Amino acid sequence: MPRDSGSSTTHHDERLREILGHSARIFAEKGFDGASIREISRATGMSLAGLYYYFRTKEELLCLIQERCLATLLESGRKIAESGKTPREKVALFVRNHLGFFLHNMNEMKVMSREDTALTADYEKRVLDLKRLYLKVLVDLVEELRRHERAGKLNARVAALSLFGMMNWIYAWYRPDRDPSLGDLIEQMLRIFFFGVLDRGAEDRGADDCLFECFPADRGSFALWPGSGGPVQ
Amino acid sequence: MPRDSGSSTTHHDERLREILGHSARIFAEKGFDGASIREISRATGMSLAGLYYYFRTKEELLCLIQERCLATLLESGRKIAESGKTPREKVALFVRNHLGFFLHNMNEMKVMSREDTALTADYEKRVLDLKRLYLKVLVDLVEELRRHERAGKLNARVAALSLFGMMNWIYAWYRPDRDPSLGDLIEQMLRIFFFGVLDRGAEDRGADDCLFECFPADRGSFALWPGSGGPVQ
DNA sequence: TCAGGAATCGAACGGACGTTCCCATACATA
DNA sequence: TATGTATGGGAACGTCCGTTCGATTCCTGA
Repeated sequence: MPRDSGSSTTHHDERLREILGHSARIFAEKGFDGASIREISRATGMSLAGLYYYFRTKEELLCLIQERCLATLLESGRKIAESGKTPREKVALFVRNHLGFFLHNMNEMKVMSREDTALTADYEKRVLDLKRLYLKVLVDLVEELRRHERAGKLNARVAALSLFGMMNWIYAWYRPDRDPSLGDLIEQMLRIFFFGVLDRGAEDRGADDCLFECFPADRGSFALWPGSGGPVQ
Repeated sequence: MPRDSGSSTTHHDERLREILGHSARIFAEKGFDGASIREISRATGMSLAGLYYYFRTKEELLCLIQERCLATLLESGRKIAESGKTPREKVALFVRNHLGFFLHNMNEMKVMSREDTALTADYEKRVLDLKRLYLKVLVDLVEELRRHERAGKLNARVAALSLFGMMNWIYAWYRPDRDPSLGDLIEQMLRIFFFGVLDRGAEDRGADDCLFECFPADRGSFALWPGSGGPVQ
């Protein structure tokens, strides 16, 4: 039986990270219900019973994946919110951080975006609370932006959720070989969210100029999320 | 054995519509793999074998739901594209039509948004082709908009998919009791997409004025999709 | 009235699933 | 070298799943 928290759990922690990585990839490919523990067993090279040493149920496995992402996102989001920057800069940093994390942890974020009804009872509550807190960070930032920029009739909740929609939808279409690079993608979405597609000034300015004020010297200084890419590395 | 297409198939067609409606609701609630034919049997009051008179496999059932939505959307989208209106008006009409359809057929559209990997082989191709065609309609409209408005560096594909993201994400958060009405929601998303959240002019204009040019006299004239709400009525 | 297809049903089949029981090994500490 | 705990595996259990088979009922048209 796994212990709650111990001294030198490096082996245990690393093994769990591997399992979560493979699981996220398989959940992303086939969906939570479509994926089987036997598939994860095959991918990790572990036996069925061996896997269950690291989690109690399949549902807890999904919960762990989502909790880890949300905890990282929430922490970096809060750091951005508490920074002394202007509202416009803070929103831009939030977007940069969220999209950067998303594109570097596509499997996990795809799972988080899609499997919003797979969890039940306590697991559901744990993840939902984190989601609500993370949403609140952005809603508050947008509300702050609205006051600061005197953007009158803006509904902060609708604006924040529209922005999340733009960003969280990319798992359904983004292909690195045909779409713009991560940096360009972030810039374009920011431009749409701030100025809209009818922004005529866009062609008169340089590539990054119109948003440069949002990323002064420390582009990505809040991108504190762990490097990823594959489940095992 | 069901016939391909006959003369007076009203009973058959209506029964199938009922089944598709209940199935869409259950797929939306539990996901395609999480839902069972037995649940659909319970909801429709039909036996397992009785259901299979109307479709060959569970996968075909999902395919039918998605195809019907996409066919409707594609047809109305093309009518909008072929209308003689300005690019800005056409994009606004497209958004109004898509969001209106989405909010009136939330179950079906939620299923379509989430279950993008559940179909295989031929079923996958049929739905994917429709999706590509529908996407192309909006991409072309945005490209037309870009040229017409001289909105320089805009990437039409990214802009169109960002807009789809905004719209298709609403199934994850929209609650009629706490969020703006359908009309207000459409207006706000249109405002964000066209002018961005930093649009300072918003407070100086009336509620609908800034977008009024997009909906001259015939608001919703292209909303030709069938009324819905519940699966049976 | 009755033939024949349309529509529906009860019951079952084979398989995949999540999970668990019980046992084997690895390894740190005394 | 003994011992207890961490780590893993083989094999099975009970359940639910998608699907099908054979038979039955409904309904229209002659």
